[in-house]
Amino acid sequence: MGISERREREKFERRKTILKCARELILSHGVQNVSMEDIAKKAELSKATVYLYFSSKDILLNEICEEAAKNFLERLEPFLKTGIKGLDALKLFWRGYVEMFGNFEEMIIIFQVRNFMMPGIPIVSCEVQSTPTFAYDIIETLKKIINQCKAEGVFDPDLNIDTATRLLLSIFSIVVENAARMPHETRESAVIIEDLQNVFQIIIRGFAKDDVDRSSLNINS
Amino acid sequence: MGISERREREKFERRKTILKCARELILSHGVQNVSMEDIAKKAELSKATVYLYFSSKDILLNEICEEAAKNFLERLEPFLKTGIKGLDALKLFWRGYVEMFGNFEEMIIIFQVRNFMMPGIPIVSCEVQSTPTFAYDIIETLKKIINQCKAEGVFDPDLNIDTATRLLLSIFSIVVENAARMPHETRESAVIIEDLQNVFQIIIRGFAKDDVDRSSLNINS
Amino acid sequence: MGISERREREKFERRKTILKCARELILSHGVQNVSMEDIAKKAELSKATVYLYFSSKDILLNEICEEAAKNFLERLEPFLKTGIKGLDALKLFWRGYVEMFGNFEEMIIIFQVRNFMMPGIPIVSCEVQSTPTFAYDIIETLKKIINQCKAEGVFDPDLNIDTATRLLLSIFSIVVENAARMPHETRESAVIIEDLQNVFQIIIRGFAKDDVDRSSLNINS
Amino acid sequence: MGISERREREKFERRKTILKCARELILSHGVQNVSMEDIAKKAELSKATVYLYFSSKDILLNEICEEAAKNFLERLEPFLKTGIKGLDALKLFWRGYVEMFGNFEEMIIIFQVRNFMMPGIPIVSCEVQSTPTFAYDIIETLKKIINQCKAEGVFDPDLNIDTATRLLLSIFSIVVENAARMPHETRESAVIIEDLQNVFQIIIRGFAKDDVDRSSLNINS
DNA sequence: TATGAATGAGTGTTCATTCAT
DNA sequence: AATGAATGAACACTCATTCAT
Repeated sequence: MGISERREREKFERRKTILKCARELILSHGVQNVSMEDIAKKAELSKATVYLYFSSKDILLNEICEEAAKNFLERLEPFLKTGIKGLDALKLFWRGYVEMFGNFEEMIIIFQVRNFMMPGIPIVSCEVQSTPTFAYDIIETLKKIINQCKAEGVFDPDLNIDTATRLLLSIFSIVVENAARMPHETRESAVIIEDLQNVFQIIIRGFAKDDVDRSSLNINS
Repeated sequence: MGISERREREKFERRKTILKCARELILSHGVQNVSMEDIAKKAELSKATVYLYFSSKDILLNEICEEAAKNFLERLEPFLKTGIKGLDALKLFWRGYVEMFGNFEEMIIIFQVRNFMMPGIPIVSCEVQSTPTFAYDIIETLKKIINQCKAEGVFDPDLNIDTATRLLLSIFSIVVENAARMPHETRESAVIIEDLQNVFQIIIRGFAKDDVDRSSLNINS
Repeated sequence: MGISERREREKFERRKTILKCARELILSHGVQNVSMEDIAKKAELSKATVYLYFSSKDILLNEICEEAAKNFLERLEPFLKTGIKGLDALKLFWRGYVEMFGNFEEMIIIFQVRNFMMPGIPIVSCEVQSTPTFAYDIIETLKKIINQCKAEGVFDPDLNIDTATRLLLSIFSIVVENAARMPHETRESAVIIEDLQNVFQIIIRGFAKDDVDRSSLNINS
Repeated sequence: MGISERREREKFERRKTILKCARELILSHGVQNVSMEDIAKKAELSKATVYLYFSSKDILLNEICEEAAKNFLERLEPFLKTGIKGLDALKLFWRGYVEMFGNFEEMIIIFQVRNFMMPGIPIVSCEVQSTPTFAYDIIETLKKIINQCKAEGVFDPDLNIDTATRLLLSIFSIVVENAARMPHETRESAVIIEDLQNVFQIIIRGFAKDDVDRSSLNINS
């Protein structure tokens, strides 16, 4: 069983390798320019071998997205469960971007790939998503956080939660796509990060209740 | 010379026809799904003739963007020159989307095509754009307006203009790309427009000076 | 217009060339072993060029069949219109195979390609064919001839026409497929032709009315 | 040695399992749509293991044919040895199809697979088969039966035995291929069976001696 | 000037076969 | 003996671009 275990592990590793290579190619060249051939070559495998692990390109891309969304939420959840305030949760959500390089990439992956795969469907649809996809949990989590902020009297009680969620996620998306357009090395430059923080700050203020103390909205505290 | 003049005019007309056809196809099918073949067919020309006017697909797409940006600004400018207030100018800028179908389309073109063509370059770069492109003038105009809002005491004096411009334009972009993903007919539905207004309202509040009267920020007045 | 005429003709010629090359490859290697690449290579064209003339492999194959069926019937029809006896018409039908090299190949094409394209549908279905295909006219013609033989008192009045048609056409088919399996050169050997005649003779006898004079059924007269 | 015996037996069993699985897949999906992968999966073995027992797909398919032919003849032989009349033997031969589901399948296997494997070689060649294959014995048996019919004065003394054999086997083949093209469930429908009988009846009449009493040729007695 | 015709370089996908363990 | 893993060679099909006329 030691052998079969190792086999299992190796197989798992190879899956991961393929996913990783695909991710990297997507991150550095953009989804549109990545072919199965490219992925195989980068993973030092034949195309047929890649198909052994992922029965179609769509399935591979989907898996990359699912994984990215899962990772993102998994890193976020422990914090959310400690009874923190809504605004702090939102900061964490956002800082998933700003501070953790990994999560930043997760989001590039999520949005870029999704937009590539389903060009006919907006990321954050006006209607309720019928088929829960990888993006679904992220949306739900974000909604909860925003709702909490409202309940805690920090956000405008008239704030439409759906609109707010869409807006925030859209900004995430565009920020991420912009970042994805930069040369790979400069993505984490201080300028970008400062910029991101400014953006986040502005949105928070836009969401805020009229009479809330502005200093309490400061995300750098 | 009358002949050569007519020739010149005809040539110009054909250029315009091609651009128009390309635009329409992009608007109804999405950039990704439009081939040179399609454009030529729609323009009732041969592919080779299209190449006579545009030496590559990239150049054609680029021209479409330039033109869209020019149109957008041309419609905006007359209003800006009448000495209106910054906030109203901003509303106009935004409402270019919401109210004028034409401009809405301009923006779909601008952002969709641009993102398709240059996935490696962010729409609104942090650094100053070295080569002034079609987006450049739009950015400059927007900057001026935001600056004016600051000068008039409506926006936070600490507001980083570059950040604000980028943010606003990014939202424009994502909003537009989402709209472009919807079926052509439903793009101007009331739901979308209401949503757009909510989003705009939130951003304006986010930009606002601390003590400014909230009702004065209302974009529906 | 001389130019455009020539162009039209050239285009038509190229179409014909492709069809001819495809036909030859099918005849010498079997449908299963002929790829678009092969056809293109044989026609000294690129694959893309072949797709310029035939938008899919299915369409190309279908056209080959249609053409073959049309050719077959066109050669047959003049004879049928001269008021010949049913049995003589049947002989002609059959001899389309035996005597005219061209028609022999037509039939190889018809049956081989058809079986390849629609492996789920028997050539001669029990039910009435709903969508009239290239084979349809051949079947109808054959039915008429057999019916005439019955009316002329040569064939058994109890003979089920559908069964008879199916049988005859099936034999055609298998004979043809067998021939297609032989080396290209030996297809028209005397042995084969004699064999074909024997087969035909046997079937005719099988169809015959009980008391009809056997010598009148002789197909070699 | 008990062990090695058991090993031998197990090996034999596995061979049989593979062949059985392949057969079933061919019968229900058609040869063209059955891959080594499918066979291995159905046999609950790995592809590599299948290759251990059959060094190539061709060899596996060939063995399936050989086995089918053997089975067919084995079921037929006991009847042939009881001194029955030639015509009855022929009926049995044919009814192997019509009445015994098993044999019907054997023939589907034999002809379908064979035609798939050797599209370049006719089932019933004009020349004597140099390498005696699985079809060889069937042909020989059929020849004997037809010869007996001639000897018994039922068939035309001028009937060319080779031709007759070829014809009969060809009809078998096409009938079978047509049946194989139908949905698995409807293969034994009354319509088909009646049709088969009609066909057989016609051929028998075609083979018959001129003056033989027609009622004696009736296959339904 | 205008174009019909041609194509090279891809794209995702499949499958019989091999090989190290 | 058994197998998981790997692959080369194909396949149908697409599209931006070029070129002779």
